[in-house]
Amino acid sequence: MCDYFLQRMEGDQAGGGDLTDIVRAGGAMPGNNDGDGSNIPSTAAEWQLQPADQPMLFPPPPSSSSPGTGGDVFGDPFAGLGDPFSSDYSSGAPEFLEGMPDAMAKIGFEAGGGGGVVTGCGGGGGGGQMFDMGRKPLLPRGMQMMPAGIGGGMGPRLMQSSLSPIAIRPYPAMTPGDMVKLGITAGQAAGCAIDAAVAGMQMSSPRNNNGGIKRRKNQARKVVCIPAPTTAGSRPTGEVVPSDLWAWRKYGQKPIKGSPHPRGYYRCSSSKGCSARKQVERSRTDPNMLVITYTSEHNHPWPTQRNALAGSTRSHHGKNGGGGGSGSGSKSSHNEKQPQNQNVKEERKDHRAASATTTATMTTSTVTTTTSTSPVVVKEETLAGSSSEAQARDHRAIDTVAGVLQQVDHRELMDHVFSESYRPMMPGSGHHHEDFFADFADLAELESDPMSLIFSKEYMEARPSGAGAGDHGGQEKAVAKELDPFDMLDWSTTSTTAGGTFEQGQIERLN
DNA sequence: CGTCTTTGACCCGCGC
DNA sequence: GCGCGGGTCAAAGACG
Repeated sequence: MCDYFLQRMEGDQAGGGDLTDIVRAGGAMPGNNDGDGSNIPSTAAEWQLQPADQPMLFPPPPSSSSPGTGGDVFGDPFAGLGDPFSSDYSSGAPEFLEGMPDAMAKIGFEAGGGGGVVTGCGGGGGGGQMFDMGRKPLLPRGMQMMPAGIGGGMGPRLMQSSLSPIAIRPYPAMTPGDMVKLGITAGQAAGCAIDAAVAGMQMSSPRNNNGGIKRRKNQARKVVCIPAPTTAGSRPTGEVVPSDLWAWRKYGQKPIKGSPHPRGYYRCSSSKGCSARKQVERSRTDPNMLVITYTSEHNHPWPTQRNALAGSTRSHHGKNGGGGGSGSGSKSSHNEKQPQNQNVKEERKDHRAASATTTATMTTSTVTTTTSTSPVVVKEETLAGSSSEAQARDHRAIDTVAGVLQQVDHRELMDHVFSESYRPMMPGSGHHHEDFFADFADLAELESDPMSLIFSKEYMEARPSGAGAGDHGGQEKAVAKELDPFDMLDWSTTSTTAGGTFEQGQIERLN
């Protein structure tokens, strides 16, 4: 069940929708559900807010946004999607998903046989291969990443609620076969939604001017649930925090009462003075899920690669165990905290790939372009009015669906999710673009195999043989061409997205 | 040298 | 007022 769930919860959770809404997906979906697996709205109008029984899917992003002005609060991983609650989804709707599907198609990425779109998960009618080499998206421009086969594939409506009209970014339904193809360990319950709810109700404690901590209960936060890696190839005990374009520095870790897993505290180190923070913890109900809570917002438009990469190489050749001996690590080199350490390091390690991926895909896509099969729950909310009662109710509500969510395990895909979606909106200024491309060049030097920047090892392996998986060295050039952002993306038309417009000339400088 | 993680201590808000 | 729990600070050491 590929489910990307996005929920934006505003105001008092208790007074509004129920957390059950978070997981409502599948089933009655707007748009095409014509059996070919492409359950895609055919027009922007179909992306208007849907009634409660027809959750809106993949709302396109607002036509414009800028960092720190609402579009990128928290460094919102899904900032590009805009406010799901916003009623204005008519503008520029088809643009937001453009790019990656085609890119993946050219790379020969095959994620599954369903639906015909990116993930192809589920898909009521099957429909064969998701991507054909060099083939244009099967779906209307910008819609190719739409949840294929939602409402089919997995059969029953996995999660549904008839409560408030919420915005859900669905995760395309996924068949077991798809999971196999992706090397996914199916059958793992998510259960992170509970934590999301809990985390969302917790308080942040920004310091006030007196040096004390002034907690703001009504501070908006965004909770993201993602699967933690569990399959072979992942660190057996390690956690992986999905990377994003920002650089995060861990500044604290605390055991959380009631949870066997500590919570890590990170602040943005992409820019000095940035108040963006995030908390990462494993779900207490499902250790395979990570709950990431974003608070505050980035006060800078974009983390330069130089900044983001600062210190990031540490993990690459570090000692076995990922720096468990650093600092006071001597006390914890072999204790339970090591995984956390690995987790952090892995995240940093992934910055490059994430950044490069983002670069390649520019601003054209969103989280949905990741073909991710991971269940992701995003909850953005303000915390005013949270009550223990509401918490309890939320727990119950989420409990009902926790067992339904399936977890997939492909961290890199999540990396891509975040690299794609967790990108700050780039103002129209070309300056950022230039930096972007310059940094991309730097990244190209860092990685001998650009493909590895885009797709994880697992996904490379999952690629069809014809795609040249495992072609390294001499194939770099060919691969580079495949990754040619201009080639990968459908730049036949200027893509104007929330992040701005890219002109062809800018792209060509890459070549 | 700059940046990182680790971790104990400190501070604060909240509930009782 | 007190204790609890959570969030942050800052020193120490590691890494490239």
